[in-house]
Amino acid sequence: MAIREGSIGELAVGDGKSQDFIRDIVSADLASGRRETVVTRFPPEPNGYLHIGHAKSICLNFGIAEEFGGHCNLRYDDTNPTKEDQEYIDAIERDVRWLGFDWGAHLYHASDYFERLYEWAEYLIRAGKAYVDDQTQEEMRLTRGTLTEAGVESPYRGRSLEENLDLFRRMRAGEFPNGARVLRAKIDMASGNINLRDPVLYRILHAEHPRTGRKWSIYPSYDFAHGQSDSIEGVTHSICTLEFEDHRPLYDWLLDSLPVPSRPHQYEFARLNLTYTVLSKRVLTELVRGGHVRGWDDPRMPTLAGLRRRGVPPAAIRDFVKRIGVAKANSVVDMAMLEFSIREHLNKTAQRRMAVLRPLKVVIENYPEGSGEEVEAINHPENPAAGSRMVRFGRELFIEREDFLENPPKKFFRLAPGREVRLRYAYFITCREVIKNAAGEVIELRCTYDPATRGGNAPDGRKVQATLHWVSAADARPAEVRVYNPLFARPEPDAANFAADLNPDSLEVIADARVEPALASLESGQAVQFERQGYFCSDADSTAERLVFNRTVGLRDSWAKVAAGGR
RNA sequence: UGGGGAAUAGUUCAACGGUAGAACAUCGGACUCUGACUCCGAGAAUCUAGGUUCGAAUCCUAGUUCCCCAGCCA
Repeated sequence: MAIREGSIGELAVGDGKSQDFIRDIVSADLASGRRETVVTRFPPEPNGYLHIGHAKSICLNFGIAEEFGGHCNLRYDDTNPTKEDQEYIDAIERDVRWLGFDWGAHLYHASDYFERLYEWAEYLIRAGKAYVDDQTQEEMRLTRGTLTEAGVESPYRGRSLEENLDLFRRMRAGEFPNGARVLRAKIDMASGNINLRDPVLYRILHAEHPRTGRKWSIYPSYDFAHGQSDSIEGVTHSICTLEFEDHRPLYDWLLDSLPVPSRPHQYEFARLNLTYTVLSKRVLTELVRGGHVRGWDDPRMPTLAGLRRRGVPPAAIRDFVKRIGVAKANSVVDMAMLEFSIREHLNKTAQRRMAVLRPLKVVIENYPEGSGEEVEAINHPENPAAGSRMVRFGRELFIEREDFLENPPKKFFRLAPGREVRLRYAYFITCREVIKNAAGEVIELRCTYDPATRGGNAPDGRKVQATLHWVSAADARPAEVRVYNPLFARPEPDAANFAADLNPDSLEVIADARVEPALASLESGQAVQFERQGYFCSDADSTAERLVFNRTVGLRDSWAKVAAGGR
């Protein structure tokens, strides 16, 4: 990751090229002396798994901190114990680390500040800026007004300081049942901004909190916790998504009303949307709970855990995030952009292997029976240091079923009756005979090879139009290959009715692929390219007896476009 | 006449009063023992209407369209 050079001052003025409006603000704050350091934070609520939308936020917050010489806190916004779980807390840390970021000692929890927040709530009561409201949830909803009509003030709004304090303390003491009362800020029931119509600051929740257990029976709302937590941590730039723009006046009101130790500012950017998937925690949770996918780490999921299991390198995600930029316009990024970043990274790093997904048997009639040999295959075409390996060749082979067509159309270069092609790293072969079963399906090809073309080149200089990958029938290992397609059938699925837009073919399981033996020892998490197919990795389900591979992403396939367009 | 935001190629971003540019996608071509990679090229945009200015994507005025907000979720 590029760390910009020079002092912070130089940086601010120096390279006049801005990257995005938030970095511009940070730069300007530093240049003007309004800020001396930069502290950001990534504040997930541990109520679900992190997804690629979070990656945008993580890269932004950690990235800015790193570039400007500050630091970024990982803070759990754990103010609602009814929705949170230790499983999510663990997953979040794992995923942020995997993405490549480190919060060092700066791991915090909003729940660490419960005592201080409580004191500030009493402070607000004493300042006449908060009151205990006895209205029911329903009454509050009715009296909040509408988008176009002012709300009406609660009959409890005028309570004395003493009564408010007494009631609030008894709320804390657990004297009242859930929902009986809330603490509200006393702001303006006629405000055009509904967040300012006496927002709820504390609610009664008799619930077990993952960190504070049963200690509390009241919990602060997001609004009452977030800005103050930022302030306690000395956060300078509190970067969140667009839907919190309306909350900024409340964020500011609270910080201005309380004796907080520092004054952070909130900035908002547009959250990430991606075609053919959905980045809503609610929908993702339903996908898991409803059994539409195999879990949070299903390789079809846009979660970081899913992307990891699928074989997506974290560096590719970081690169993707850098490419899409940061702005305030709602947008939907083309999945093709993510795939480009993944391929770009994997092309450079993944070693090449041969694997036949849908095998078609080939018998080389003029190849001596019972014998075999080894041919040398290079591991990476652009990196000689990756070396080479020996691959078994023999009389019986498998090639890809789709690499043979009995009646080839004009632009089809691959194997066909009477046609000669190259088997990569091995020999030229010519198809002599097509064998079919009773149903008329091609089940075997009888071919001949030219011994003079060993290694893949003809001494007489003749050319072939295609080079096919292959495996030796005697040596190849059977494997299951899981091919993933978009989770949704439409580029912009309807989140409200996501089930209707699910792609029924999002998972293709190929049960009987054949892979070269070297693949049996592929380490988990290690990316490989199956030549001419795509990038793959070993799945967590893979065992020595039963190999399982995930296709991370296919290679670009211009033939597929020609073939699809031709009919 | 509720409040808050946003509008630039198909998509995502730049351009900060001075030549509208990039990446992805698309379409050509070159190269190739991966129909991959790489390389070269092409088409493609300032929401609308006025105004200010020598000059407007940028400033002003009036519209239009889209997004967010009426949880004791975050």
